[in-house]
Amino acid sequence: MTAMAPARTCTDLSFLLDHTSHVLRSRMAAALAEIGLTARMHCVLVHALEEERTQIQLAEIGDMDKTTMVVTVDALEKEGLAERRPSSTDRRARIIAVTEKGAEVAERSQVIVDRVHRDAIDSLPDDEREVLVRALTRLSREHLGTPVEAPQVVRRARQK
Amino acid sequence: MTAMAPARTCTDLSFLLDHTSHVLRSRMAAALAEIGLTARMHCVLVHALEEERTQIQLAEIGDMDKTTMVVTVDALEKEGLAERRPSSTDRRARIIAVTEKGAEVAERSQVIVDRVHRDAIDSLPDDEREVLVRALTRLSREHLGTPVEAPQVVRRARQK
DNA sequence: TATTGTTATACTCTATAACTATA
DNA sequence: TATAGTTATAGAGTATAACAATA
Repeated sequence: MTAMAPARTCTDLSFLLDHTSHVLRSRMAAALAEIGLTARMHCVLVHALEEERTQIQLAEIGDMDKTTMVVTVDALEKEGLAERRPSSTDRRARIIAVTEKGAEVAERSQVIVDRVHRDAIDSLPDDEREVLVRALTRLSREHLGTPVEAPQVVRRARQK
Repeated sequence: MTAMAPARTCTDLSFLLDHTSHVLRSRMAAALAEIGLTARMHCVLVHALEEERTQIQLAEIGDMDKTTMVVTVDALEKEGLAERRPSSTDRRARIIAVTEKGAEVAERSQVIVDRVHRDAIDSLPDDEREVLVRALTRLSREHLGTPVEAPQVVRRARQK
């Protein structure tokens, strides 16, 4: 399921945001899948290209857990798009180095991402485009800046 | 994790929609939890109050799977907020009848939902409020109306 | 044969716990 | 002691498969 449907609600902002983000996400996933990437792989590639970054740094940027990062980097390595290299300053850390093939793919994926976003924005009348982006930016920085964290799940120890 | 962070992207609409919807969802969940409801329970209560509806009808309205609906109705029954009643016209179907207590809770939950939405909208400058809602409504009806469906997961048969 | 609702459970996703190597 | 990265897996969420009752 995706979202809560509207009720007597003044404006069902929950529905609007859930629905639009879900559909956009599905479009993005489908578009990136055509060149064999997930949104996360794209995200890591792009930020790893900008400068030398470790897995932890890339995980923070993409708001992923470090264990999710491991899986994402595994996928990138398997496709020959990136490599783990030892950091010259910290022998615990791995720099994610984008390969030549990875750089090419990243360029293509950025075009795809931009197109999917532009198609959505351009579907709106002129006078709504700029304001939509401005309002969402403001919300995401201010009132809807940080999630209320859900109560921690206490988990029992691993077997063996 | 929540969203993909911005890149060189013109405007990272994915990030904006994912982030705002995620944070709003977390706020709504926290607010409704104070009276023991989930967003789904609220959704079912409200739509079951409007008119006589079966589980399937309520599932469609809330965009849930029928098996998710079973769980949601179980929760409502356990709390004494709703009851399953046989339909007078179709002996396979169950009408979800909201109890008196359920109606009271629904009234309170609707106040909560409206407040959470209003707080978000009111955090914006006057000139952005209306346009934001209009643009999101347009997107959710038109360009971002229907998700690209993901490839079906083929599952093996149940054991035994 | 098709549909409503139910149970059982397969699968995906995410993140905790525990561990190794290093700081 | 604390941190980067890894592995194993627990747990939540969701939806498919199968089934009983009924249309």
